[in-house]
Amino acid sequence: MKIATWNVNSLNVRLPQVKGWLEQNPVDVLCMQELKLVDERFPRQDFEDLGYQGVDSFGQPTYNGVATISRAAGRDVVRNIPGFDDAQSRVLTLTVSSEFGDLRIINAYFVNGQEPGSDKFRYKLDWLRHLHGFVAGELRQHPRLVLLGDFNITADDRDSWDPVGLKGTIHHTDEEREALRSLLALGLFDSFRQFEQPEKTFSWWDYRMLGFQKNRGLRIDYVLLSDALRPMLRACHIDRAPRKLPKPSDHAPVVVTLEGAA
DNA sequence: ATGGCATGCTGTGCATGA
Repeated sequence: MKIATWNVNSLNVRLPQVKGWLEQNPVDVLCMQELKLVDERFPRQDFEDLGYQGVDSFGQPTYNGVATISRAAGRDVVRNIPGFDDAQSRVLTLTVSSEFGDLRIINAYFVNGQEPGSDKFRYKLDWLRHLHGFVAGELRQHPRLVLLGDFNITADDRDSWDPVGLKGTIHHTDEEREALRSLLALGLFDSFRQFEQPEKTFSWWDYRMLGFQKNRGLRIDYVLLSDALRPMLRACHIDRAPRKLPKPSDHAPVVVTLEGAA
């Protein structure tokens, strides 16, 4: 079973690339972020035609928006974080069936935060606190859980092209990293780091300054798995190929492979 | 030191991203 996350930076613009990628990479579940699309305009039929009967989107105009597509319909869908009043569409949670039982999948577009000390940064930390509470509750009910998406946080210095120059700037602050550590402390682990990975492997590159060509990037897209899924994890990799296409998303997809008995 | 690029909107520059 393969599960992927990809910040597509406008599904309107990127739909042909997403479809092309799915044809080459027929994953079982694809979680997308930054749709920049309302649900009424979600291209459901395009995904159904590719064999995805489960199509759940949680969009809004212009900004944010997340969607999860899967082979069979998702169940017990939750939009955003219950009890946290939020005008922005950032979290979509649902259950899918798998060969090792039900999987709870939390697809999240974490707040960017813009700049430490700003209102947006305070919103980011507040949002992270509430996400922590939500994930804790979900884990109690669903031992097999996946938390994935665009985290907008570098977990540590290995995840940044310039950890010294960017120390303390957005995506690199102690507060953000502490919030990520506290999510992991709930009983999750970073699937990417379970395998030997080339140094300077990133999932996002700035459109400006030839960021991709110079590999000036960040690893900010993650697939976290609950401890119960550790025996099933076979691979995790970041697919840079779509970033090389004309008019790419600034993010690359992250793919995990799970196998094995229940 | 700065801006650099991309997207959406009812716009014709601005807000946002990371």
